[in-house]
Amino acid sequence: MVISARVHYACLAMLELSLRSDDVSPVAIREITDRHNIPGPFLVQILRTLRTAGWVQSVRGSHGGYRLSVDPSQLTLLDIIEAIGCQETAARATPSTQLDELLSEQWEEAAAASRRVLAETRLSDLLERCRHGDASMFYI
Amino acid sequence: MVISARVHYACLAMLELSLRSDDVSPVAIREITDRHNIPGPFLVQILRTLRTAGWVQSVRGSHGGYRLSVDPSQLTLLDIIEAIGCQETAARATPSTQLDELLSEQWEEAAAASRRVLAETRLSDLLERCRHGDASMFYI
DNA sequence: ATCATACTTGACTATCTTGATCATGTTTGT
DNA sequence: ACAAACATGATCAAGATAGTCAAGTATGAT
Repeated sequence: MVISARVHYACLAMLELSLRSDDVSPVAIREITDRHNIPGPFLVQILRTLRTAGWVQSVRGSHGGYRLSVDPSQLTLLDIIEAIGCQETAARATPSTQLDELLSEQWEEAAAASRRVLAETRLSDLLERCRHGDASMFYI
Repeated sequence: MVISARVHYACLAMLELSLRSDDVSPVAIREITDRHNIPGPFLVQILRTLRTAGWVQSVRGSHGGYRLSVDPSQLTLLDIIEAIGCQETAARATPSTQLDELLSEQWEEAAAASRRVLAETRLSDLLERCRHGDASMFYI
């Protein structure tokens, strides 16, 4: 599973906006990039995509910024990955041999397995873990 | 899961050599590329890697070619992927925030899930399925 | 010996994706 | 009017991927 920086940043931004969804004023890009070490102009691009997806709203002008516009429990990591749209490599030519086909099916199985994991993790799950101490206790 | 053409070709070559492991004479590159539509010089590169891994032997000169030198039941798709060495993207900087860390853990979970699938599929499994009719019957 | 076949090796190229930047414009609060 | 902050589109550099090429070496057949 190769997760691009773009997707990683997108998730961080969504999580950060979730954390501050009770704030009165919107969150400026600058505040997010400062906290998470994300290159500013890059995050601009990413937020544009997130806005297109309908998950954040922007407020222009002085004291503007971004605000979450969905429920974090309704959004999974897979949703974000798909919205950011990691250029999926063009599908290979129609399998010519049976071995070819069998093999391609295995690649698909493997991909499905990781998608399953990603589809099971909602933003709210991560926020929960973040609040209740370090999650690494579950893995180490 | 993005499987590179290189890995796909490598697996096809290994499978093809497995199918013909009872042949007296080694299998020429040309025979593999013809059957599976693989660009010739590209497969040369790939076979070099497979030889380095110790999974195939080459026979030079006229009537030369390649021969399998491992038991297909001892080799998984993951083995091949790792041998071909899909340039893993350099690890991200040490997670700076807790959210960053939680997120990275999820990417790792997803990757592990697909690796698990790939580590469970041996070359012999695919050969088996190939012999016993179309495998897609298990999925459709 | 010579020739054709087939592997060996290393360098090389084109194209695409990713990560990132920049310039310019627009909106809004004070 | 001015500054803060988002909007948009173009552009760029590095790296990976897919694939090619040329020159060399080993071997069997004639």
